[in-house]
Amino acid sequence: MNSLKPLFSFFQKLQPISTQARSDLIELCTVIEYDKNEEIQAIGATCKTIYFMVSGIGRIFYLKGGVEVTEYFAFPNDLIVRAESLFTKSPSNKAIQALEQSKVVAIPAAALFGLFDEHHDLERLFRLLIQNAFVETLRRLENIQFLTAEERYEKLLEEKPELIHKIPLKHVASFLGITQVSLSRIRGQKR
Amino acid sequence: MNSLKPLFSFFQKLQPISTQARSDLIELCTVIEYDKNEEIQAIGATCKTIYFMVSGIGRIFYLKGGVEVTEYFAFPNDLIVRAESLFTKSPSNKAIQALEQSKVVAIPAAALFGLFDEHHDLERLFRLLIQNAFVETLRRLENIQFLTAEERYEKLLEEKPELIHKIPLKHVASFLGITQVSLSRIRGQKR
DNA sequence: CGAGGCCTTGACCGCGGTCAATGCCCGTGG
DNA sequence: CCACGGGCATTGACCGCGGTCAAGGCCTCG
Repeated sequence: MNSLKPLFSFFQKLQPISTQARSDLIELCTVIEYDKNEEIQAIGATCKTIYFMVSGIGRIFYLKGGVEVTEYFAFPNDLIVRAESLFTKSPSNKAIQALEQSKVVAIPAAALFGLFDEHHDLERLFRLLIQNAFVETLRRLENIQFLTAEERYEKLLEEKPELIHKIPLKHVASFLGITQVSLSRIRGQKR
Repeated sequence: MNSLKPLFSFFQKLQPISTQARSDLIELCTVIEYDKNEEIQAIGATCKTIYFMVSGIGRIFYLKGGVEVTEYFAFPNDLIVRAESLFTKSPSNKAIQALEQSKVVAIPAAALFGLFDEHHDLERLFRLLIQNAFVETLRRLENIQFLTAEERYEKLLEEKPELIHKIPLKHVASFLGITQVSLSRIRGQKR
């Protein structure tokens, strides 16, 4: 499949893998296309699939007292995985959704983990991906814990300005850990 | 060394490793003893060592505007690692400290990563440890973002009651993301 | 016994939350 | 082509959680 190219060259930079590993991995990949706002994974299912964003934007969210809370946004090449479900084999209370018309690579987790026995380099690639996700989560934790809502918004503006323009503000707000209303005020007062 | 026993049987349950891998790993382990309040790693150094708690209690903290913020407590068998420094090879703004008289296993990261080439099972063990740490961090993020200070305290009481009795409340407070003063009020009002 | 660290308590305040009204944009059907 | 309805964003009024500052009690240790 041709849409796999950019993803695999991204992998290659992180951790080169043998051509055999590469083709075994490609075997497992399915490219799926989703419409705007379509659900990729529903709440309640145990996560058994690892996704990568090829094009478009995805998000992971859950319900907290009837209100949607966005936990993560995925841009092209980003891993999308409900880690707490996949790694603990318990049902996830989170859903994955496409925010735009999107292409996504789906890899069945069990089969991928099976490949790790033959292809040491694949396991390493995967370990590095997890490590990066871990580091990013640690950063998010620090920010949420010790910056004000306004500072978090500023930081997001610096680091991912495109995000604010492409994604409905209500999702950005819950990602920042605040309400739509507060975000609107913060944005209002610098104008 | 005999104090390695419980740690290695903990490893064994997570991911069995070959006897060769085991003895190579043991080669790398140094057991170090620290006094109460002694510093294990200072702020500013790039993290090059992976630690495991054998006995006692450790913590990772950093300074935020001159105030200590506790990010993590380590109990026996827990991994202690300043992931954002180790995995990005940049200097850490965090310190590791023993809160009691403690025994710690230190493993030089570069040498350990070197062993991964020969011992696939060791890399897997390590991957699983990272995965678990990742999941725990995700949980912490959710709690901090969407529970009130009081609810977080209740939850901590349920999940790790021993923590509150063994660790100075000022550290518990910053771990919960609140001030000493607020924690004191929360505790006060249920009595 | 005095000094310093830790915890508690009181007074006060501001950030961010809720509720509700209003404005704006866009898709749909008459 | 316009009218209507619904979703999203903004704005105002109000409030409560948790922060800061400061004083006071209680340990422990020299």
